[in-house]
Amino acid sequence: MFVNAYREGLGTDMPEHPAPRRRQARGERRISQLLQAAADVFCANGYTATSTNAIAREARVSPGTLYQYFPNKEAIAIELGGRLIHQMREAHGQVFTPANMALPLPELVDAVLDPMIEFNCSNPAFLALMHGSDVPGRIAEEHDELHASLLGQVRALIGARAVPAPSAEELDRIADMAFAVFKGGLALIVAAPEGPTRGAAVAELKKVMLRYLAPVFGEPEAAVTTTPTR
Amino acid sequence: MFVNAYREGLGTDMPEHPAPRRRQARGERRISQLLQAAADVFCANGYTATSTNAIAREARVSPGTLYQYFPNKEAIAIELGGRLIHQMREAHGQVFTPANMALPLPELVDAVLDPMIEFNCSNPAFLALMHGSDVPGRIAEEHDELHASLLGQVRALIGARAVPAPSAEELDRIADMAFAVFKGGLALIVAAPEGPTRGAAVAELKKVMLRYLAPVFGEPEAAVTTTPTR
DNA sequence: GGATAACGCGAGCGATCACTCGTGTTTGCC
DNA sequence: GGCAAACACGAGTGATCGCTCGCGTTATCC
Repeated sequence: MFVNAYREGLGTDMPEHPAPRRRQARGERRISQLLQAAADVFCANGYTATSTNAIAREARVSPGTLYQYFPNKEAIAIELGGRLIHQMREAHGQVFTPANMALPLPELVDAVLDPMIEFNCSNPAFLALMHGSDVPGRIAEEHDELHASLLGQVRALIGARAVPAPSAEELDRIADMAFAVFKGGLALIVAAPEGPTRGAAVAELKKVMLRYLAPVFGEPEAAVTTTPTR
Repeated sequence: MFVNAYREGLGTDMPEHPAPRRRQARGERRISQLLQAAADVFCANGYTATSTNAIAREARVSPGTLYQYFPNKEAIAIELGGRLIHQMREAHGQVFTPANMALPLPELVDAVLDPMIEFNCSNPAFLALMHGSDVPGRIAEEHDELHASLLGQVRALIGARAVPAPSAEELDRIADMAFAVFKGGLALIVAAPEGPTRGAAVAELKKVMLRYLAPVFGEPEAAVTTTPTR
């Protein structure tokens, strides 16, 4: 979670506690400030096209200061990506609870989609950083893990509720497609301006998910009825 | 369509025919070869992270040769993007025909989706080039035009067939969401390995579209029935 | 208040990249 | 065959970028 990669101890001594680098409160603030700036610039220009000097400039800080907290450009993206992934894990950890798993389908869709949408709307850098083809490999790995974890939970949820129970291959296909379709709709939602437009897009995406999953869940009637706006 | 941006005539004379640059067959072949190489490398590394020397190397050609046909790196991406967009326009021009517009919903989904999927599977550089946040602005503009054009045809199609007729805002929302959901599913399909896996993903995406659009088209029964695999 | 170390700076260094240029080779045309 | 022009080359050039280093400032601990 912290910037542990930056240890100045290149020596062979201190094998146990590797120079614990007491960080002052000011330093922690600078790190957050730099990561926020990096998120903005990465989001606007992508990883490769972003220069470290541009990040420092955005954070109103000199390049030297930036490199006091991060050993290189990649470490900035890794730390930022790590924090975002951690937040995402925390958010979705509270989603797949036994109580939610038993909800009727429309409420279940609300319970699963809303936190994800909320997170991605408040953290646009997440999609920008995870989706680029030029991000450092480490981020791609962590993102793959997160993706697999989310997919597993979706698969478990659908597998537990689907009527009749699908085969393993069918279950994989359904979970993969549900997730992919959600990501497509999410991109539209994030791109929409905040306000009623975005709210309408959210409701529309939920219609898609509901109509797709209702037959899977053995609730064909839900495919036609419209979700009452809460 | 051709590499028109590359005109060596910086002089003030020849206002009409600006140095027509007779190109030999060999040159045309080189251009295609360079664009193919650029497509591969852009696809693998993204636009910014790709060096012109890497494109030349991929095409088994010296950097100087590359710059005989393209004035700069951006022009390579623009020409490649332009050709892909042109192909895409040709493909979808044959999709929204009056005959197809009258098809029953399942066949309509087949007729619209299949060419798009086919094109994107054979030209993975298209998505890579259009979707990146670091592509030159010119490409983004052309892509926006194409996107708006496609969206307009989808909107017209849904507007003509929807029962009961939706309001203008509803129609916009439905067309936007249908397109966004399709793009999400398309990403899954392109990422899937060729063969039965991909075919199953295509069938699954069609289920999503069918179940979403059936109520819009006033065919609620189609939401439940599975599409027979052809 | 003094010692120590974290913090902050910005000019500058080496590497890399987009791009050029001088020269030699191949092709099309008479 | 001979000439002009298109084609091909690859070492080299200026600019940019990631990153460093030396030095001055601020916070913490006794």
